[in-house]
Amino acid sequence: MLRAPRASAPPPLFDSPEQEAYLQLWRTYDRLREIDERLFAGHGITAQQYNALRVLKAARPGALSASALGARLVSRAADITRLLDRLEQLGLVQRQRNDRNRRAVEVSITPAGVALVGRLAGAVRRCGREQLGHLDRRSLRQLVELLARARAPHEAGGAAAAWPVRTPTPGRRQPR
Amino acid sequence: MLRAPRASAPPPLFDSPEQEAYLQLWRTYDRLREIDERLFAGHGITAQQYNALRVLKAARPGALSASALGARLVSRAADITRLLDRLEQLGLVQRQRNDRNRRAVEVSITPAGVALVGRLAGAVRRCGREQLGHLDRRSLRQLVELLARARAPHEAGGAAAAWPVRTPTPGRRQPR
DNA sequence: CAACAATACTTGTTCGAACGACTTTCAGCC
DNA sequence: GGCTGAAAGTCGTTCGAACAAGTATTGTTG
Repeated sequence: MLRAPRASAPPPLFDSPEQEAYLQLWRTYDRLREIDERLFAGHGITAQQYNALRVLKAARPGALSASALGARLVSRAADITRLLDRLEQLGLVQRQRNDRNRRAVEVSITPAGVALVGRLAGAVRRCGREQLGHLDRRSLRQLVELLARARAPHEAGGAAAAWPVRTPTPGRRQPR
Repeated sequence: MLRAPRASAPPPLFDSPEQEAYLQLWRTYDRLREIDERLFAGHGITAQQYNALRVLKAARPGALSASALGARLVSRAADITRLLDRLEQLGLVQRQRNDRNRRAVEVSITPAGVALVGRLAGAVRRCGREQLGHLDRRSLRQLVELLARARAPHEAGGAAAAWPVRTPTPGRRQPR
């Protein structure tokens, strides 16, 4: 028992280091999520919906097809249709069939949507500080880097095309 | 522009370092979750349900009150009642009213539940390796440590009584 | 160019999460 | 010892997530 680092090691609570890390990740996400879901709930939307609005706002004045939007969301959203249904009913986004490809639906944020995101901006920033403001920049960067490495093999298309997907600069690519 | 670390910094995708860290956390959780939810779905349960079974198995041969179980789950579960309903219907746990406190319900895992957890043990370990096996031990520990610091202020009762709650060793405390 | 396959959504349905209202039971207090 | 308030679960209901099946449109190919 060399140098006995601590008085009696605790019994193993986790089956493996990998499982421990995953459960800690889950737990941490759960605790932090509670904070910002509370914020958004106060404004009648969910974190995922806010996220969609954020992406659409960044795409302004362009629009995104539903599937392109889905690919840019933080959390994989099967069922973007319904997510858009709700945002549309709230008047925050609008849908329009693409005339060159009538299967596709072009989604864009409405002025009301932009206004909502704007109204929330301050609260969102405060929320972030409440969630993680106690960590210094270096720790934050370290955390981000470790997280990116953790999920790299699980991003579609391998580590290269890792999320976040960068908006393909609508207009720079030749329009086919 | 001192030493220009990289060719042209990308435009700011996040509002703040805190938000970036949180979104990366969310994303990483989402990617990893998909893997183990797939595993559990193949056996007719959810990750949260498996978690409850794991906790109950660790409490054997004792039982836990529903709320005590809830406090030990990774993800805060409002509505443990229904979670237990489902596990009970599957024959994996059993409920019994506590006679000394007839408000409380004592929950324990059944042999079938123990058997299921046992049957899943290998797959769960493999799952963990698939999720995070590409990280070396040092990175894993670093990640765990950062995550713990990240959520410490958000654990009920402050950083001291941080999750994971240790089973209070049923029997050591004097029985009131 | 007709047939078949792939794309891009939409719809149906089932399930779990979340929030609140509602019992039952206990604990403390005049 | 009845009252009040808290504790511990249960139940109702609404909402979003997940999966599967269906529809419309387009691309492809013999």
